[in-house]
Amino acid sequence: MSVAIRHDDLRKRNRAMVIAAVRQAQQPSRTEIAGSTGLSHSTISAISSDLIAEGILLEAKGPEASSQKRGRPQVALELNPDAAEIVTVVLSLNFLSVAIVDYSGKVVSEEERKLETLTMSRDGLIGECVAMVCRQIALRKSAGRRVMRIGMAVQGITDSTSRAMLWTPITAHTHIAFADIIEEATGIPVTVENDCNMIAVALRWRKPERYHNDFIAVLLSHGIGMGMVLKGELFTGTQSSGGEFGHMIHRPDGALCRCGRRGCVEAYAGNYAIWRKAKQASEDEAPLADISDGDMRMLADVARAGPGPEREAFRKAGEAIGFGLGSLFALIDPAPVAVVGIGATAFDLIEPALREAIDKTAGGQHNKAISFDIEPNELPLIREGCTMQALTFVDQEIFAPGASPAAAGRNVA
Amino acid sequence: MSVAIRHDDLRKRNRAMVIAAVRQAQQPSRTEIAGSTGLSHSTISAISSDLIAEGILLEAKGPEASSQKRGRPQVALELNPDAAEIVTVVLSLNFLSVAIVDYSGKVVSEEERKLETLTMSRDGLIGECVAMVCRQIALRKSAGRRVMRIGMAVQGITDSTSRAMLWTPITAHTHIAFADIIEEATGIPVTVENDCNMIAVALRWRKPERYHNDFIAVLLSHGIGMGMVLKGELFTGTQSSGGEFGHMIHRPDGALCRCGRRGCVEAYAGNYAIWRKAKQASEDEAPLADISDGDMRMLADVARAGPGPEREAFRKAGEAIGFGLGSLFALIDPAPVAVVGIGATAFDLIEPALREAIDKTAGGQHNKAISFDIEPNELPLIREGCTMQALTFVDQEIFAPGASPAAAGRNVA
DNA sequence: TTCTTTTTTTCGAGGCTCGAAAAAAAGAGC
DNA sequence: GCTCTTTTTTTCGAGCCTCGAAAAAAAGAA
Repeated sequence: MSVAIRHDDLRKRNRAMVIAAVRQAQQPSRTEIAGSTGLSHSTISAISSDLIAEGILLEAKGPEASSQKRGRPQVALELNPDAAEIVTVVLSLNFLSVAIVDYSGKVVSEEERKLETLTMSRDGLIGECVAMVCRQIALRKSAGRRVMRIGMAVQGITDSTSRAMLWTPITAHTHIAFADIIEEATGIPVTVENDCNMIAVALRWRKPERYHNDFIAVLLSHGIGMGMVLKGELFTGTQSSGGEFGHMIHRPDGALCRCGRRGCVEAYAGNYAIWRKAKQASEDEAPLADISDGDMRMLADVARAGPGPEREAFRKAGEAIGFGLGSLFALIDPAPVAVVGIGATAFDLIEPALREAIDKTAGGQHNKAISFDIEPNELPLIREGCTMQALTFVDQEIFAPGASPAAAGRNVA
Repeated sequence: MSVAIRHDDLRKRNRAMVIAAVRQAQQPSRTEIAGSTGLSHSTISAISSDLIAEGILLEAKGPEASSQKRGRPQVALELNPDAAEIVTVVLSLNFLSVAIVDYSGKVVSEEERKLETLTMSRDGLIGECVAMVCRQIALRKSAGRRVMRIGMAVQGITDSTSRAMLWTPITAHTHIAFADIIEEATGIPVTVENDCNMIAVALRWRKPERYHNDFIAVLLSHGIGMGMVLKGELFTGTQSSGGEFGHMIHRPDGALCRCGRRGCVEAYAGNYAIWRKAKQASEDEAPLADISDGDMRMLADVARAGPGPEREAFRKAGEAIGFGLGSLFALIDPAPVAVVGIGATAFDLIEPALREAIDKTAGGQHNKAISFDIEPNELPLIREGCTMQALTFVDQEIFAPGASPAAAGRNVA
């Protein structure tokens, strides 16, 4: 059963709602906030004057667009960039990136680095992450700023409490409790999230008109990842980050997957699987560790040039993704799909077989209604999602403590 | 964005919470309610005295168990059975059942009937349902009782707003707007739900210690159904009741399914699929319309007696369910499973292949932790879930209304 | 300079929850 | 049988919160 609502939670929740309204709209007036939240003008007035006094909001004094309208002009409110800063950490194959972002969402400092994640020792990998984070925080500390939260996105499976990376394709080391480790080193709260989930979060901020309550982001790269928003909430597993679309079974006892099992969607649609098929190697052959984006583009060009094993490899990939999405749609019903990553550049080769496969599934009845959006570059999305996730955390937990708007209105028997 | 919380919503929510606490615990005292809800004693006292005055709760004056304890004895509160009545309607293959249930959950009247659902006309089917519901309501009206809500459970796919049956295996007719039709005939609000979802709801009320936040109910009968609770909430699709586990793809382009497509889990694990395989018929052969429970039990006995096509058929079923669950677990992580329906009586024949298959999937790493519970009889569960769903609706929407402050309730006191 | 119009703030009313204290209702002890 | 102790339940005032109405503020229009 859901927890009772205390009297003082009311203010906290409504504070959180006002902050959320300001973050969502850019520079809304008090009247607009009253409209979008449904609270009365008096309440918005009281809350926003509190928030301004606390240095969380500002009255925007930008160059007035001289509204041309009669009456007292609206005063735009905006997030105070100096109210807080957060850190984003993105760890993926052979790559680490850390950025400092201010409260309004602007990147104020960043650092990137190539790493040999596959061959590094456990301590080496952890050390690099911690060092880069500490370096960046030290920079900001010397500038007199306070970092309030660290959001980390990793390729791989994280636990459902967002504390640890459980498994990843980027290194053989497992169960790395990044949250504990980085908190220990910095004293700042940390969450660890799956990269595809952060892509989904980013898409919602970026294109709310398309990605609103229900949608799917599929990452096509060396492996296959997925982030999903259902009924307005980021979908996660019961024990882990979940949504391991790439490891749904496409063909029982089929092709060898990077995870060691057989027949996963990824074993047909991951870069290594397409490469393996195109080179006419056996499905039992061990997957390559990495294939450059350039090589994949070249392979796609060959496939486009004419029929042959290359084209067939992309077709097989489309088939696997199509049947996988079909099974997924049997569970959740069809939803808009964003195709993200290098694989998106070859989506023209993948789509026909994909749609043909979906047509053969329960989701097929709405095949025409299913639309695919293409976004080749995943890294900016991961960063952006990570940023928004961390900032929303600050919004809700630090400036409006105790409230949990996600649980609002839910009370299922 | 979530809607703002108004000041008067506070009381309404806390009223709903108190009612829920009383329904969950049997006969809790005010002190116990304060403990379980986290509200203060004064608040509980105020709310419960309101609810008693309104005739929703009663002070239980049962034969005191003479608590043996010092101090003022606790006064148990209970739901007033006369506060309301609800109707449950269960429509499945060749069978219709209607029951009247009082506010405390006790069945006060029921009626069942065999129907030839497969061959009936659309209007005939609708007419039978409406007639039986109206007959039962008329009975209660003459007894001076007021029915406040009707909950209907149907085999098949319902829409996500719980208004209509979209598709069903029990008749060729589709898109029957049962909610509108029955509301029109009775003037009482109706919801239409998927039967397996109601099984999940029932399991949570029946065994909360096992089925709490995350679990799955799989119905093995002529077709394969599923109800799922994730993070404490009943899982539904974005547009329909969702969770069509039976129509996830087990083998692309494989055996012919009742739905007309190929390779669905159901095409290997539904009664008709097991039967077809056991009789060594082609996988392309059209599914039988119905197979009696007796025939299925006999088939299972033959399979138990020794190796042969019968045993192999059950093995194939286990394999299909296992790979299907494996794919599902890739998305949501492993969770407790309840196996419901006639297929549960043959679970000994199914389980080995099922576990072997799961072992080959992403869910396999926790294979030993996955536990299966057996419940052969689905009908009582469907009724019970339907009952609790409807009663909870009454609890939340009628006695603790969310939006309309003009509602009569409190002024009557 | 004086209306209009629109936004924002102020102010009092009405509710809600909470903690503390009081009242109620039993058993325990003599 | 009477008084003490313990536990549950109710009462009461304090402190918040939201809301509507009215007032104040800040512009353009006349």
